[in-house]
Amino acid sequence: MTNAPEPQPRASLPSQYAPAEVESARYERWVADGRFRAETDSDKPAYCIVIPPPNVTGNLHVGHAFEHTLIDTVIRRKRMQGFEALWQPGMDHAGIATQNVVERKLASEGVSRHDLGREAFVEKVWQWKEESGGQILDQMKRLGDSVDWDRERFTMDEGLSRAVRTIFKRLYDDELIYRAERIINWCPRCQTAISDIEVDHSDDDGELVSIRYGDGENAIVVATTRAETMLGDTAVAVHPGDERYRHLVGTEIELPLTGRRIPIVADEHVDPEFGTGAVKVTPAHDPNDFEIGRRHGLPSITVMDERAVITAHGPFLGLDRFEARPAIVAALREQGRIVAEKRPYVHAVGHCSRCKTTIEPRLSKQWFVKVAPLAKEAGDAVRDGRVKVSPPEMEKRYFAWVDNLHDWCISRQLWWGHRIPIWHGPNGEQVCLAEGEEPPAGYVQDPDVLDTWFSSALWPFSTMGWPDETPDLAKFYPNAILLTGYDILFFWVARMMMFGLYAFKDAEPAKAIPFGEIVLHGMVRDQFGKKMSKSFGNTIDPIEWMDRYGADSLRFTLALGANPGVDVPIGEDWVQASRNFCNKLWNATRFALISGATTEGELPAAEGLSTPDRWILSRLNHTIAAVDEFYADYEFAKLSDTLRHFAWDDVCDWYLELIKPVLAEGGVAAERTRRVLGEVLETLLRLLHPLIPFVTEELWLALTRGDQLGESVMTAPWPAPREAYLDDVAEARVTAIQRVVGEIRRFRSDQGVKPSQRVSTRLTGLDSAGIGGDEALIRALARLGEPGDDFAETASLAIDGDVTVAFDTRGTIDVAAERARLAKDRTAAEKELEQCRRKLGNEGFLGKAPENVVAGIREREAAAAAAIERITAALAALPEG
RNA sequence: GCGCGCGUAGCUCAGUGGGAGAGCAUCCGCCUUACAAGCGGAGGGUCGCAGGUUCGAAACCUGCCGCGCGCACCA
Repeated sequence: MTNAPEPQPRASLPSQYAPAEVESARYERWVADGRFRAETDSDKPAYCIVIPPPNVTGNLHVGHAFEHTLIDTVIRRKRMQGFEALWQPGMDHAGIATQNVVERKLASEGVSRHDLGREAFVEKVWQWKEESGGQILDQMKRLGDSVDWDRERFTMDEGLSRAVRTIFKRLYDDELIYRAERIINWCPRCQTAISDIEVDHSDDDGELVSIRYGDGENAIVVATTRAETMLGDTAVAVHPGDERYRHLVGTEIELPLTGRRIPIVADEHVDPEFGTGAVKVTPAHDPNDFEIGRRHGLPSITVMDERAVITAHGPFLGLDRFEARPAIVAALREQGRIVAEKRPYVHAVGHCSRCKTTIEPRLSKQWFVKVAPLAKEAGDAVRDGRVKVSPPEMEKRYFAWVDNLHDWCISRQLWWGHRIPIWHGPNGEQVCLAEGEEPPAGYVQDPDVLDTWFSSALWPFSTMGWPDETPDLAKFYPNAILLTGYDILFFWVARMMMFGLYAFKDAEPAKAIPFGEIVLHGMVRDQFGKKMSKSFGNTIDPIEWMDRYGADSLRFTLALGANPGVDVPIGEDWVQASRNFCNKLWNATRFALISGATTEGELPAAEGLSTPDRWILSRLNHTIAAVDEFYADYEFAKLSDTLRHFAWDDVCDWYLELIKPVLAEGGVAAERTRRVLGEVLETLLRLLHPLIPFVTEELWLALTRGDQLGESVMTAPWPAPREAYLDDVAEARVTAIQRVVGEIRRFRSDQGVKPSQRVSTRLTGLDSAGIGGDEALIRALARLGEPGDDFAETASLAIDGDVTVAFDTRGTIDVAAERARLAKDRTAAEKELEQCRRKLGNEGFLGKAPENVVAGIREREAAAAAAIERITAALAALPEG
């Protein structure tokens, strides 16, 4: 296939896991073996997720790492479950960002894009993309993303571009795309229009200046934060019900500095409570003013160019908007027209989300999508359950957006992107051409390109060959889920919904949605729950952490924090803990291998197995069932924690310790246990594989000898719970053993007995506690010695009324420590008793609480009373001082 | 301004009507031959505040305080 290096099979494992030694070779092997490939003609049911396309200029940040971990986990499990699982990779062309990158590069060579011309510039961008773009793709490999690389797509590919042109034409013909002169968000630095959601608002320090317009009785005072726009004022507006100004409505006043005369109009939009209740109206530079202007037939006077430099004739001509502002205020002050000034005046200011430049509302001719009918469909698809939102609380946000959409400005004054398929005729005609059609002579194509999200919105099906009816679409569409951040809900999820529903509106219902479920995750935050930001200096580099701790550690940490729809904090301590967990697994497997664990042959029936074997198999099967349930709700944190708990606490801390004596004993019992041990570990590795693919593959191959057979845990079946191995009796028994061992360990620790010291003891009452046959196990785990002929009891420990442990501590009993321990236990028991008695003395409780609850409290009361009696006796039996 | 969410151990978070939990951090003791990236043990919380519903509230309701987020407006 390829010449990917062959990872070396391991005869034995070193005592520490070294991720760096296995990860990259393992990934290349997976790719070489075609493990990630999805076959269109497969008989298996399809399960497809398209990658939320990353930006071609981007690098893998921890947010990607988080999202990809979750998607990869889902995809790997589905693959193991027997689905033809496709994770579709690719990138979007990021119009503004990419053009910026290439323009900056050119600028450093002293060249502008205009020097090159459109065609040559676009050629340069493609060249840049080939040489430097898409670094994120290699970084995804570090993470272990099991995407089908043979299907990589880019929004500017010919096929995807055809999808863009096709849907544009359809929308245009359906009159859902139109061109209009409107106030749009203009970035004077990027020199393009941007959509509402590409504007970030922040509360900034500004100024509020009150200016007197007109003179004498007709004077009226307006307040503004943008004095420079007054050059373009074409009216002053007041509220129609405002008595103060009623007599002025319909009159004209002189606009200072310009000599122009402007009318005073009455408009409902004006808030009479704010400021003086009078507003200057600049229709060409403010969206609200534009609306007022429309209602009153006012002219729009543009006073700035596309770089936000003043174009109005006069002394301010050529000044930047921020230079013009103080200059104009100064000029007005000179005329005595400034009646009040407030600085700083904090108000919301929009910034370009790409370059942070202050947005300039600008009157210009742009292309828009008429979203109302599309958004209605997008809302309805969720409302009527065709598309599910997970977690469901997020629906509200979705509806709030989709039900209140403004039309979407889709034209961008850029060169990099999909050029709008409209040709303009010499007399203002416009025609939208279908594929293969030639424009009439003399027509020129619209110079603008489309918003990048216009093409991203098609991603769920353009990647599969739409508008052709391809086998891929037949097999994999609609996508099973779209998994992405809640912050992206509006950026492309809603748009994918709108376009997906529109493009497939005539398809059969099962095909008419882009995905069955929208799964939303939170944002990655730092270890204190703070938002990560470069200025705050709390960002982390996922690559660096993978270098240090391995990809699995990063993945597991992120998965452990992934509560649905909730932000996930991450810190280095936690990645370290995950690294430790991987190492724990490593060593558990190492122990298994040393102990001769096997995965070959039938698993013995439960009846023939020891208590620990039956217990761990029961726990394993409960764990499988729990994990499956958590997956159904995308509860990654809970399923990860469940698996960690099972692996570390049940398997490593208890099971392995419980079977050591059995293995040492040898014989048939040991043989059965070796088989169970192999089964438990092998299943655990399969369960963990979607979360931590690298270490599990390494260990699974070592454990199953699968490396010699060309196998992979990736294609091993996902575990199914086996009810025959659920065993309440064994679980109760081990719980009792754990209780006894725990109490003995506490006694030892309180007494300062060294872990290495075998304390001579005599155990009684194990039979009545139901663990009569388990004395040897208890002795091993609690490190107890057999009582000799000279056994002399120096201390006694009563556990839960049944079991008594008599210790011969050879006179070294620490009476004070023991008294303190017993006193503490008695206090706890007394508190418990008091609580129980209070409830049982309450007639309301006895009368209304369910029987089983009352019975439970009675049991607890009895247990507490017995404990107090026992402890009191033990205290009395202690020697003095 | 409208809406949503959150407030539980030092930190980060689970826990949605019946004995306050986890991981990390802290303290004590251990190299007990899978693992010191480990093992055993321990300490630590009036569950934001105040009312209410209930036999019973961390959980349900109301109000308040604090924090975060989204949307709109901000002349």
